[in-house]
Amino acid sequence: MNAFPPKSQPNSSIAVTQLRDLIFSGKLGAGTDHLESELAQALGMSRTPVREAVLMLEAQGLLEVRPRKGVRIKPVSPSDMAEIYDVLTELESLAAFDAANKSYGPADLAPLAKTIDQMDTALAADDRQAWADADEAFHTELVRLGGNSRVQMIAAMMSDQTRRARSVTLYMRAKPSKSNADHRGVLEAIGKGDADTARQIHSAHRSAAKAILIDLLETHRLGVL
Amino acid sequence: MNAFPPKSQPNSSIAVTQLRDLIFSGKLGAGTDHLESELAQALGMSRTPVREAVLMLEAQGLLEVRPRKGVRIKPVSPSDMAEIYDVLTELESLAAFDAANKSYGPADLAPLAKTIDQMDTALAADDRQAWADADEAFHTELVRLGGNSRVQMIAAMMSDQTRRARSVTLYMRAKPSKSNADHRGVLEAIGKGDADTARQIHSAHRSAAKAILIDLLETHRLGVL
DNA sequence: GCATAATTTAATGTATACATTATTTCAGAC
DNA sequence: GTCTGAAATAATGTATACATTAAATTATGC
Repeated sequence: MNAFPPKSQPNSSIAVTQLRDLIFSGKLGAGTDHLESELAQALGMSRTPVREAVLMLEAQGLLEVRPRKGVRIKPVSPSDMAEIYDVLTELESLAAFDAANKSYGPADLAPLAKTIDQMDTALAADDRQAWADADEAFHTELVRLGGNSRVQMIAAMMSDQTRRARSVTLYMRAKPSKSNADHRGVLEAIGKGDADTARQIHSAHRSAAKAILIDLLETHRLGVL
Repeated sequence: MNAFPPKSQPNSSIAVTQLRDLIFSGKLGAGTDHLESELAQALGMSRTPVREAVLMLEAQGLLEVRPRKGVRIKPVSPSDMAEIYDVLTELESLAAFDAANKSYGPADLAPLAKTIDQMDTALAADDRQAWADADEAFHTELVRLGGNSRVQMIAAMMSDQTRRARSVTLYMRAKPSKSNADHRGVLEAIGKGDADTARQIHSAHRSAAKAILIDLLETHRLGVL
């Protein structure tokens, strides 16, 4: 019996994690091609687990395998961003609606409230990365409170696809001060059990975020990220 | 040199198709476990492409691999069905909304109209399978008209997860005559460019379908399908 | 010199042998 | 007789060798 958990992660899982990091950090750039053997060497394992990881990431929409061209890191165009934000708007709004119908008490909603406070703090300190982290935490927690596991999975998948683009645009947009008011509104509506209001505020919030982001991408001619 | 197109599909793709068929037909029953080597032998290929196929199907939520237990065909419980129908309600309603904003002409909407006619015909002939096929065609075409590729992908995935359950309940429910009226309403609203109405009718349509199905599952004590 | 076809090449796709590990079984002591 | 632990077992996880195939290159004919 080991003191430390003896369960060593399979290499294919490690490959998934590492490839995700490489993609999100931009070390594997959007639109770039990479051979399976290169990736395998970079990760210090054979092609087999890398290939399995690649298949999983392809299913999640982060890359695609093209028969003799290598695996291509999928770029995200403004129209892709529009698609993704539309999906997120619908499903997160559903989550807000569902959450409001669950009779959550203040203790249940504390984690959600905390992310809002963190956004305030980050905004005051003008720490954009901390703001973005807290914002993502808000959306993740909201979807969790909705209680629909498929919504959670899909939202995470869509969020992953926008991660690079959000990094790039994070310092380009105006200081995001309105978001917090929206978030508080959603939290309050959920606390009061007002499902329609929660849904409506969140839907408007996401639509606005979409408009800002798309505008930013077009203004700066960011065709693919 | 073959007379038939020499481009033979990769075995892993064939495996995906065949495993899907086996799952949908019930030959691989819900909740049953199967060894990779058994599946490989059944499909007449080695473990490698089968394993790849299994990973893809796991990403699509049709099965799960459990380290030393085999691959398990995922059962779908009533609460799973509720989750799935909620997602479909949101995303298909978005598709109806988007479709209505696209200024489609009668020619563009002809395929959608055709599925409604087919449902009428099937209903008159009391052919439930034909009715179900046309119904699925309606939803698929609606989502296609919405033009959001991610919505299409997710809707197909969710639909696949309900396929077995729909087969089982197809002959249990009352004759589904109201559906066609809803479908016509959606078609008409899209044709008129009335996006809010299209969305609202479709949303109500899906909610009703969900209620009927869940009730059916609970009445007949169908815990998992 | 250009177009066409054959050859080479380099990548993915597949099979198979082997490694790893959780489970099960069996042996032995209390 | 039961509990403990070690060995056997049987499955997935991984590496590697090989097959297949599309693309690139070279050769050859006109």
